[in-house]
Amino acid sequence: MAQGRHSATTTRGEQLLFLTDEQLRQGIELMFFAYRGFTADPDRMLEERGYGRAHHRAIHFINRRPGLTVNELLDILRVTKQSLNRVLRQLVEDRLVASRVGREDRRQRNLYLTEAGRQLEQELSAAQRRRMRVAFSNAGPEAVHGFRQVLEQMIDPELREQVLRSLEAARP
Amino acid sequence: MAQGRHSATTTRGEQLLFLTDEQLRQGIELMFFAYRGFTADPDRMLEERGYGRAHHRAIHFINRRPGLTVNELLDILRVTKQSLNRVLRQLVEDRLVASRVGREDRRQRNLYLTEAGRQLEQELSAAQRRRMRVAFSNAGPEAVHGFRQVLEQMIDPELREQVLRSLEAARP
DNA sequence: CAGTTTATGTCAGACATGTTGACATTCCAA
DNA sequence: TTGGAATGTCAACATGTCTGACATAAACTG
Repeated sequence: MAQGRHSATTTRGEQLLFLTDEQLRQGIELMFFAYRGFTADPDRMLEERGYGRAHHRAIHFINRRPGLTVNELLDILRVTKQSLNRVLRQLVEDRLVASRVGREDRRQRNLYLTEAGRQLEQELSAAQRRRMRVAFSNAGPEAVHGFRQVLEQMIDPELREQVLRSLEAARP
Repeated sequence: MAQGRHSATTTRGEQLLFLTDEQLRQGIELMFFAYRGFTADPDRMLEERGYGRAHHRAIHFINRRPGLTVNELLDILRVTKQSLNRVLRQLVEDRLVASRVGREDRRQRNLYLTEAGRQLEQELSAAQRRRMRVAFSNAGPEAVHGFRQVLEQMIDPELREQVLRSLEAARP
């Protein structure tokens, strides 16, 4: 599978974009390494409290959409309700999340951050935003625009609309 | 923490970049959703064989740098050697990876993909490259450039040099 | 309106993958 | 040549995912 600058199957359009296998593979690796950096700061802070990324994700989205139901959170996170439930149970026990029976539909549970929950969210988010801010600043506005465009295109097409709507709909 | 379009702490430079907390948070969520899309295809294919992302990562980097040692792979993946060892043991048992005693230093093990390993790597990588290619194509060359710049900046500064070198050094 | 089905959420057990600790082998330097 | 350092392996435990079984509330249906 040794190959030169452009593989035999590369089309003209892809050449203009430098979409050789090699370029694509570099994009793949960059995604891997960048995501590790992206999660590094919160990971450290969470570990001190005995939490993991799953807790962070729950806290993040509950903060973004206070009062959302377990089912709505499941739809965002795409994990099983059993998996989410364990995380939520801990957060509720630790008084970071409040779970209130739904007013209209009493099967539902509306989720809110407590004051302590908001506090932790702030700490986690501040670290992550700091890194994102530095990355954005160093890369410049054009790059930020490109970053967004590529990442949007990387989302599953069936989910893209939902995700982009949810990005806007936060903190309604 | 209710706040308007620009928080009180937003500086002028950040406004020019739209680096409000809200914009940063949207970047954070985009990163989360995009990474899930990024891993979706390989995840499905791996599951059929009873493997996980850990196997994929090992296969990917062994393919990129045939003959690398366990220690070198550890340095890339940043997991414990015990964790990596379990994954490698399975891959060697399943005849996807060959582990040869080092010629100079017999403590080391040099890792290679077998023909079957290369076959699986091709399948996994083809799916991931397809998604990356579509994303890059739809976003356009400028966007791809920006994507790279931002992602590079998101990597831990201490690791950035090493990572960028390793991107280039692959398939030497 | 009684009985059944559907929706939402919880609890229990299994597997994958991360961790730390103990150990065997090999290399190297005093 | 011997003791420490480097490399890799094996074992036990923690976390977070999954599937399955269940409880409760709402919605449907005859």
